[in-house]
Order: sequence, then C-alpha cells, then structure tokens
Amino acid sequence: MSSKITAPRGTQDILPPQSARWQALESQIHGLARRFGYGEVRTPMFESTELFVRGVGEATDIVEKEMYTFTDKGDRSITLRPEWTAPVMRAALEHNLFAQGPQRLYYIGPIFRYERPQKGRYRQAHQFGVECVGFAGPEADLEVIALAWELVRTNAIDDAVLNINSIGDDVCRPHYREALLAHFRPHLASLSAESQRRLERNPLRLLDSKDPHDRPYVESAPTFESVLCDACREHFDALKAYLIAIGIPFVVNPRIVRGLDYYTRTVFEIISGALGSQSTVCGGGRYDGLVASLGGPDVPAVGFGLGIERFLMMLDAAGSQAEPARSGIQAVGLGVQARTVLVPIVAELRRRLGQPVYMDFDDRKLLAHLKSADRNGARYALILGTDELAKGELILRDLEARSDRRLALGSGRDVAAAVVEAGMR
RNA sequence: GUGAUUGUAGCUCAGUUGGUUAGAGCGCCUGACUGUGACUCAGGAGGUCGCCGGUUCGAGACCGGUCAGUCACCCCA
Repeated sequence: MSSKITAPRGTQDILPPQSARWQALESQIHGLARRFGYGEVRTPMFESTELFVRGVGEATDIVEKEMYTFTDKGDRSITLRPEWTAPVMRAALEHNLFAQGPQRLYYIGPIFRYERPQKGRYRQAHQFGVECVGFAGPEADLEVIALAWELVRTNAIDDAVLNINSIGDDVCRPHYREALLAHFRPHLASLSAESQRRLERNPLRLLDSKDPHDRPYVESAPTFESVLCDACREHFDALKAYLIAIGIPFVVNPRIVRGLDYYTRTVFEIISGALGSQSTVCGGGRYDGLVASLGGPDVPAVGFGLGIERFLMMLDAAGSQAEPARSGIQAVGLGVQARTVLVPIVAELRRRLGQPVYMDFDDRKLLAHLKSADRNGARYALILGTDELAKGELILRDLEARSDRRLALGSGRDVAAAVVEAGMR
C-alpha cells in the first residue's frame, strides 16, 4: 500500500491567501532595511560543514545535534544552513568586503535545524536579520536594535518587550564565570541534574534554567553588571542612554544569555507572550570576535536574527487584519464567440490596469461566473453574452455597488480605455 | 533525544458498553431564478475512518507498532 506523500516533518507549505501575508511582510522588511541603509546578501542554502562548526561553536546544540549534514558525491561534508551569520560573514570575507570599510548587510530566507517541531519551532524556518560590521561603539548596537524595534512598532504589536543585557568580553567574562561557580558550587547537590552537568562546562547557561529546583539559586545569583569591566560598563550604559533618548522601551534582564558562542557585550531579545514556550521572536547582540575566528580581519560586529513564522504569529495574536478591499476585474464570456472576443480584451486589460484581471474559460452560466468573480474578490465584472454581442456592447458591473453600466464593444485597446475611464483608478 | 495528547469528507467536528449500507455544519456542484454574485429552499458529489499488524463471529471504536499533527522539556528564531 503506497501511502500519500506529505511534506517532511516540521516543514509547511505556504499557500494563498496566507502567502500574501508573507509577501506583505517581506516587502515591508526590504523597505525597512533599505531605509536604514542595509544591502541584501543572498548566500547558498548549503555550505561546508566546517563553516558552522567554527562559526557557531562546536559545543552549541546547533552544531552538536541539530544540523542537516550529509556527504555529497564529491565526498565533501555539506550542511544545510542552520543560521545566517556565519554564511554572511563567509561571503563578505570571500569577496573582501571589509577592505572597503564598514558594511551594513541584511538577509531573509530559510534556515534548517533538525529539532522536534513544536509551536513556533520548525525544521525549516525563515529568518530576517542584519549584520552591522565595522563599528565598535554602542551607536551600532542601538542602530540594529532600533531597526528590529521599528518592525515591531509599525505593526502595532504591543505585547512585545525588548530585553537587553551585557555578557562582557574577554576581560570580564572569566571573572563572572568564577563568580557564578562560587555562587552555585555550595548548592550543587540541590540543583537539577541538568544544571549539575552544566555547571563546570558552561555556567552561564544555568541562568536561563526553568527548573524549579534551580530557581531560588538563579534568582540570588550575582548579575553580570556587578563584574563588568570599565569598558564594557561604559558601552552598556551608553547603549541604555541612547535607547532612552530615542524612546525605545526596554528592560535590563540579567538572565538573557544567548546560546551561540560568539556573542560579546550586548545581547538582546524581543519577547512576546503570543508565542507559547518559544517566546523569543528576535534575538541578537554583539559578536566582536567572530570575523577574526573565521580567518578575517579583527572587525567588530553586531546584528540580530528575527523569526518570520514567529513574527507572523505575533501579528495573528495582535488580531484584526482588515478584510482586503475588492480589486480588479473579472471578464465573463458566455459562449465560445464571446470568449473569442474577450480574450484579447483581457490581454489588453492586463497590460494597462495594474490590478488583477480574472477570467474563467469554461462554459458555465452567468450565475456561476459571478460567484467565481465574487470569490476572487474582484471589484468589477465585465460581461459579454450573446445579447451584448448582437448589440455591440459590454456590461461593466460594479460588484460592490451592484450596479451595471454599458460600454461600447470595440478593440481591446478601446475597451480597456473605457474600463479605466469608467472608474478603475 | 524525553514526555503528554490527538489522527473520521476540502474545513470544523459527532459517532452511545465493539453489531448491517459511517453522519452533521460550513464549503463545493446542480436546480428553483430559460442572463446578474452575499439571503432562502431542494437535490447532488465527495471517505479504502493516517498506515501496518493483532484480538474477535464481527473493529472507526479494543491492543501493539509505525507515521503525522499539537503542546511541553531540552534548546532556540
């Protein structure tokens, strides 16, 4: 018994009318990036596995267990892009972009991670993100946060909250690590099994544990702010001042710890209650060491990634997408002769109208054609039957006002002009 | 990878302690209305009950496996 072929686990088909929402968001994003002076980068959907091992971090979950990795026929180890930052940096280095000074780059497209699907988490997901490379100062941090926040703000999503934190740099992070170890070690036996295992390897990660056993110790843990070095503190304070100055609300959340190895200093997340357990719609921060670790010059960088699926879920939760207005015209030809006359007119309308032009080609009654026009969301119907053919005219019906008017039947060009004149602006 | 839960028409769901030909609403098609779409009424099409196996005289119902959805853990967008 051959079973039906379905989309692979954790993937989804995007069909009309849902795809129209994607297009709308995508064009909003392209416009936004443009206004901030960012240029789009498109990279291959797959890369050498090595790129992600080095760029994302060997000990991260992404590299350890979530990559779609395979060997190609040339015996190369290939991985489907699980995140965008490493490929974008690889491309920029490969084409020597950083020799030309600071770069503002953005991307939008799919990523692939082998995970158990759940709300807001898929095996193929889509991300929009930016990378601002070459500026070490807090102005760049502000710029990328402002860009992300602008997308939230213009879509009137009001349950989104910007969380920021600083996780220090090479100077102060070792001190913080020590402070955390000193804090947790005495309580080792009371911690969750998972946290006990993690403590020595990556104590920072204990901070975002949700386990009730850990909660009391996490809450009393020292915050990074208490050990930040002067340079990091200044950077963080300046960022906060900038955010206040341009009116972006935020909370300092000392428990924001990002999962990828390459972050330094600023980390931030935009969090929404609409997303269930996967509450982060946008995550990012500064990663001053990444470019150098990929073999490039020692340039600082800051950026974020934003989940398109999750963003659309937030839009759903924010509610009320207004019914789209009717637009376009449906040509209705009753019988072969009428169709023959109408086809060139439709072609002309499609050239000049700039709105949808529909036509059904089957022999159905007028009723069925009008129903079809209604379903298509057309504003007008252009009707040609045997009566009209005999009289040399057409009926232009306004499906919203439910009123008819008659037009002279002429060449496609004449009719198109008449239709435009008759009310299609 | 771990756990919970659900798979019956295009969609949302009924289906009594296992018992003949599996139902409803919405949608779709046709007609009432021989040429005017949102209402009304009447018909109609559409299902190997996710898949495989087992128990039974008999399974959509029970059992096992498997696949998929959903949610949570882990982790992240």
